[in-house]
Amino acid sequence: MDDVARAAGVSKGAVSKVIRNAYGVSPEMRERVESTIRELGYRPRIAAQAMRGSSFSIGMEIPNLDSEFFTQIMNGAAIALSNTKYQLMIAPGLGEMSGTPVLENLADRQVDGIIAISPEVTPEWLEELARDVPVVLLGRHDNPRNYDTITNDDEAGTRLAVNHLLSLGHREIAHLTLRMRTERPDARPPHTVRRETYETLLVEAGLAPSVSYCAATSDSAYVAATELLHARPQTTAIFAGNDTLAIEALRAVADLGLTSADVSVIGYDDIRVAGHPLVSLSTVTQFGETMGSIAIELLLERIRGGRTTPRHRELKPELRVRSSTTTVRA
Amino acid sequence: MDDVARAAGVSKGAVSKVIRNAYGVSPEMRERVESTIRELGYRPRIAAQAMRGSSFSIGMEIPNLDSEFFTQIMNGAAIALSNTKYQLMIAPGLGEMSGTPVLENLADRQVDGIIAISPEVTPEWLEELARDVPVVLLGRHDNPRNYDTITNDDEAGTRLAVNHLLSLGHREIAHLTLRMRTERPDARPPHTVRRETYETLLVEAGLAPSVSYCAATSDSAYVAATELLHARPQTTAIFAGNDTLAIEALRAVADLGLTSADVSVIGYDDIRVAGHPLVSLSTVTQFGETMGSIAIELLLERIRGGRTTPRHRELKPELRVRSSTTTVRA
DNA sequence: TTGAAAGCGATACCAG
DNA sequence: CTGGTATCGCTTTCAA
Repeated sequence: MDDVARAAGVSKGAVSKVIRNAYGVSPEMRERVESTIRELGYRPRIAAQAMRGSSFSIGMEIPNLDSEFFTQIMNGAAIALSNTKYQLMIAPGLGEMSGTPVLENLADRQVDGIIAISPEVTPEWLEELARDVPVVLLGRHDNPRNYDTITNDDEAGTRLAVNHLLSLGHREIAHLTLRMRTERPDARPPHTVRRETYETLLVEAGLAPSVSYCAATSDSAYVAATELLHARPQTTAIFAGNDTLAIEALRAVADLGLTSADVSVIGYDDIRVAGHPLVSLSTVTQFGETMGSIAIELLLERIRGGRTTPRHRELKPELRVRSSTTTVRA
Repeated sequence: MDDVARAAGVSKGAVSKVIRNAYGVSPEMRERVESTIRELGYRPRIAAQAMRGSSFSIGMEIPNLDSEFFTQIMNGAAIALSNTKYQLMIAPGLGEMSGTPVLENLADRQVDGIIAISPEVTPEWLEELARDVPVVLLGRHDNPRNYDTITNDDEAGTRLAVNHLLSLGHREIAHLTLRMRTERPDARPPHTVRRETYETLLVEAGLAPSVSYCAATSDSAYVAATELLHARPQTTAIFAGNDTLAIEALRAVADLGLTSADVSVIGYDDIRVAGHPLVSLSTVTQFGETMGSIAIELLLERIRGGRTTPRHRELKPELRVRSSTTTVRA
C-alpha cells in the first residue's frame, strides 16, 4: 500500500479510503489511485485489514460433511456471498467433537459473522459468543436475545409426514432419529421437535409411538433400522428424522429382502438423491439452500447494517410424495 | 496479550514464545505464563498472528458443492487437520466462475497453504501462485516445478471400467463426460485423460467411440444422457466420467423405461450413494478421503518442514462391480 | 533466558 | 479534501 501511495503521490490514508469507497476523496484522486492500483497489481492484505476492521470472512460451523443437507445450506450461503468480498470459512465438526471448540476456532480468526448449526451448544454460551460477533443459528428453536435464528416449521413438517402415512392406512409407524446428548427445554434442536411431534400425533391417533435412536453415521443408522425391523416386524412404515437416515432405512429394508410395498419410508430434508427414480424417497423439503442464503442475509444486516435486535425466520416445509411410501400392506 | 504479560509479570515477547512453543524460555516461566493464560482465558488473535507469521488457515478451492466426491476430499482434509491448529477455508467455485479469482481470494487472506482442484487454471498461473504460498493441485496430470500434485491413475481406472464393460460383451459403449473449456497438453484434467483413454481402448478393440459432453450440472448431464440414448439407441453401455454423471445417466435410463438389463452404466469416484442397494452403481473408486488427507500431508511438509521440491503422489483406482452393469442384452 | 523496541499493513483520528 | 501519525496484537531481532 505504501508503494501505491508513493507511486500515486498521495498518502496511505487516501489509498485506504479509495479501497474502502469511503467519503472524503476527490474524484480525480480516486481516479489516479485506482489506476496505480491496477498498474501495480496491488491487492490489500486481508490479514492486515482484519486487525483494524473486517476480515471479510464468514465462519460456518456444520456438524459433519456427510449430510447433503448441510451441503445445500453451504451452497445457498456461498451463492449469496458470491457478489460480495466475503469468503466462507467452513468448519466441520468431526465425530463426537462438539460445536463449542469449533466455534471458538472461528471466533479466534476474527470472522465477521458466524453461521452455526450446532444442535448441542448451550444458549448461554451462544449469547456470550454473540456479544463478540454476529451469530445466526440454524435449525434450533431457541429464544435468543443476541443472535438470529432460522428454523423450519418442524412441527408442521412432521405433521405432513405422519399424516401422509396415516392417510395411507399405516398404524405401525416407527420413528428413527438421532440421539441428542443434551435435552433442554430452551434449546430444542429440530430432531427433538420432530420426535415430540411424532409422539403427540401418534398418541392423538390412538397409536403407540416407537422411537429408535442412532448416531450420526451411516452405519449406526443402518444398524438401528435393521434392529427396529427385527424387533417390531409388524412395522409397516418408518418416519426417519432426516433423509440420510431414511436412505439407510431404505438400505435396511432392501437388505432384508423387503420393498416399499412392505415397509414405507419417509424422510426429511429432500436431498437431491431422494428425487432420483431409483430411490424415489418421499420426504419433507425444508429448502436448505434458502436457509443458507437467508442466513447470509441476516448476517449482513448485522455486519453492514448494524442491526442488534434479534430476528427469527421460519420456513414452511412441504411434502414431497414419491414411491417409497405406499398404502399399507394387507 | 499485554494483559497476560502484565499479570504474569513478564514481557510480551516471552508470552509469544510460550504460545508458539519457541526456544529460549525457562520451564518455570512457561509454567507461570501458561497458568495465567488459562486464568485469563486468553486466546491469541489469529488475525494479528497472520500479519507476522501464519494464519493457520488452509484454503481449499473446489469447483462446486454439488459433487459428493469433492465433499469426500474436504472430509479427508478436515480429518487430517483436526489435531492441528489449522482450519479449512472452503472456497467453492460457482457455475462458470473459473478457479483463478477464487484462488486469488484465498491468497489475499494469507492462507498458509492452498489445495486446488481447478481443472482449468493454467500451469503458468499456478507456478506464480506457488511462489507465494504452498500449493497442492488435485487430479491434474501436470508437470509442475513449484507445486505438488496428487492424481489418480486415470488411465488405469478407465481401463478397469472399459475392460469390465467389454468383458460383459458390450460393443456399443458410449462415454459421457464434462466439457472442458480449455485443452492443453501440459495440463491434463482427469476427465480429459479418461476420455482419451476411453477412445484409445475402444479403437484398440475395433469399436467406434461415441462421446457426449455436458456441463457440470445435474440437468445438463441428464439431458445429454437422454439425447445420447435417443441418438444412438443401439447403445448398451455408458461409461460416465464420474458418479454424479452416472447417476444422471441412470435417471435417464429409468425415465426412458429401461433398466440395467438394457443399458449398463458405470461411473467413477465411488460416492456413497453408489453403494446403496437401490442404486448399486458399478464404479471405479479413487479414494477421495485419502486424496484429501494426502493433500494436507504434502502441504504441511512444505509449511512446517520447509520442503520446496515438488512431489507427486498417484493413487491406484479400484473397480467396484455392482448391479448397474450386466452382460449385454441379446 | 529475558525484556525492550521495531516493525507487519492496514485503519482512523486529527490537524491543516 | 488531504496528509501525518497513533494504533491494532502479535512476532522478531537485539541487547542486557
